[in-house]
Amino acid sequence: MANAFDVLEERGFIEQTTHPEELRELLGKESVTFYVGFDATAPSLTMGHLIPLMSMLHLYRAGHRPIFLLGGGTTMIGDPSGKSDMRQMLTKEAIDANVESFRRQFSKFVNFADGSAILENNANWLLDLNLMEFMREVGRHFSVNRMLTMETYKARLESGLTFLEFSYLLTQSYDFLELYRRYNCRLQMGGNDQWSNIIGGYELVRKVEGASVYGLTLKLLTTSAGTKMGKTEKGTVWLDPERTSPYDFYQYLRNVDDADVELMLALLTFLPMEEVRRLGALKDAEINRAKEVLAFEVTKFVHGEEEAKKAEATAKALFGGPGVAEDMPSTALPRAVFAEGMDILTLLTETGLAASRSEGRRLVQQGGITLGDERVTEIDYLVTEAEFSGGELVIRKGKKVYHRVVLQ
RNA sequence: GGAGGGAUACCCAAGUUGGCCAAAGGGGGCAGACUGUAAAUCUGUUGGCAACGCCUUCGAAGGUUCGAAUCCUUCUCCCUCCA
Repeated sequence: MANAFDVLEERGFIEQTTHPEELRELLGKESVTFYVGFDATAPSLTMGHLIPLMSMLHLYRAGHRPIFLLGGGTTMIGDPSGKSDMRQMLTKEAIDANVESFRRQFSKFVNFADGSAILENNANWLLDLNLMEFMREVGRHFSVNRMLTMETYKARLESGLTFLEFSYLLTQSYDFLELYRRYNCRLQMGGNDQWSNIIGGYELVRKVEGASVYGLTLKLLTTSAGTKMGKTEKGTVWLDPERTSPYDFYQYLRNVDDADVELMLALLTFLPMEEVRRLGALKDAEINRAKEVLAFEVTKFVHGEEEAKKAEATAKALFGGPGVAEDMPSTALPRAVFAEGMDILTLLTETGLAASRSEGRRLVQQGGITLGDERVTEIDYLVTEAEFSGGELVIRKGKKVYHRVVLQ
């Protein structure tokens, strides 16, 4: 079997590591326990979380033992990395709820029952720490002088940094120490923005325990343009189907930049690299084929094969020609209201395609709304029952947003 | 505790001799054209509504005024320096 380190490297996961040679050797000769921490700042995992998840699964498949560390404790502080402002403090209740939903979501991908993978929560050891003991054991190993030179803090020195956030590094570093002691955890992985936090833990374990542990950072899911992927402005792409429907999830991937397809196939699917490279090499319109594979594979992984097929069928029906597909967002409205006719603006707000009547008005005026095959040009256009076929009517907003109105 | 500076729309950021401010500019978003459901580019748009007008908005609450993002008072939060 290929060395797991090589697998991660070939697929483009690795950004930086401490002692790459040693780590590779270690992963090649024994089963290693490793961990990735997840801050519980949101109520659902996002597409961005797939990178660490996939990297963990690659190692898992190679026989190593992953620890999914939920940040029930560290989230009480909030990681200042990459943040220009103070993080909003979450209530204990909110954090617990987030941790719980992460737990459920991870359980869909990994079986924690047989001990081959571990789900932990750092609230278990951070919440009851004694400050003085903690400072004497952990605090003394951290040089403030050095911390102040770290990118994370340097940026914040301008805008303000409280001790609360400054201390984040210590708590995350302590996690590594705790996991080393409890599970003989030897490796911490995380997004590249976690480099300084990871180094913090790595140095702490080496100093306190004199043990050889390692750190590795993963590529962040960004577009070639540099913006964070899976966290669109419009809203985050969530793994929770209630927040981002499987269809929207599929579409997000279906529409990635040409330049990003190959990398995303490598990072987000288990397809063999030969296949990834073949698909990534497709040119011009052909590369759409690669995007279809990407969208299907990842949707299947996250939402299951059935949902992936539905999303794919819906997309093909919509973009391949006229057609109404099952798996399209829809709104049911009573048949009676269309006897008199419903004005287009009301219909747009009812279906959620427009947040307000003003927005709907703009959409219509700019030619962005299509009913069936007819573009709507009048803002006071009345939609009547006659326009429905088979009790259904498809409204299209722009080129890609479809919504189905069903009479009931 | 003392002195000073700041808080503007999704984000950044103008505006503070009171009216011409629903509030410049940039980013982002949305829509149109072009395309391959891509990128880049160009154009329009981006508080709400019964819409050539009306209503709500410039940290919060009051006040002055015919009229306030702009002036006054109190409060909240943030930053810098001092202790």
